[in-house]
Amino acid sequence: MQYWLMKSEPSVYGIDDLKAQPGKTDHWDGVRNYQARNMMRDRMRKGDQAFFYHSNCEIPGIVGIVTVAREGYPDFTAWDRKSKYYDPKSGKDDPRWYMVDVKYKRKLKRVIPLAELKDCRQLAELALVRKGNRLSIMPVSEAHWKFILSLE
DNA sequence: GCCAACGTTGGC
DNA sequence: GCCAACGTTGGC
Repeated sequence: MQYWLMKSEPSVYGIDDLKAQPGKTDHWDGVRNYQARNMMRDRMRKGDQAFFYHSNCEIPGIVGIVTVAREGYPDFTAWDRKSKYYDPKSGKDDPRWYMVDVKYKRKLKRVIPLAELKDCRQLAELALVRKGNRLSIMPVSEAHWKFILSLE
């Protein structure tokens, strides 16, 4: 089993939006970065757990936990002309973008802010706090996962 | 709103 | 294949 971190802007789609979905499950659409796509398409497995991270907001940080409910499949918003994620280069027979489904598990007891994560020497190697990392989906080691939960 | 750090595009 | 120009991310 693998652990992940998935970023989203709460003004666009926050953890409460996921929680409000039927079955508390939703597809994770709109990822338009090849590295992140590859992880969803090739490496995320059903049952994997991921931190839900709020970016581009007042207090960026980890807010909750989700589980992977469905493994990688084509991101259909790339085929929808009306979607802001529409990509004419993604064909029906050769989809360029992929997504997974995630299910809400729980919120953390408190938001763990990015600023706090940056201050932990135990997390120095965590991709999230490394300079210039803009990946919207990244792996988290088991040791980092457990440490972050210990901050809760 | 600013801007650093990336990623992508496209001319050559 | 190089690389300049451009677009995006996301913290601050």
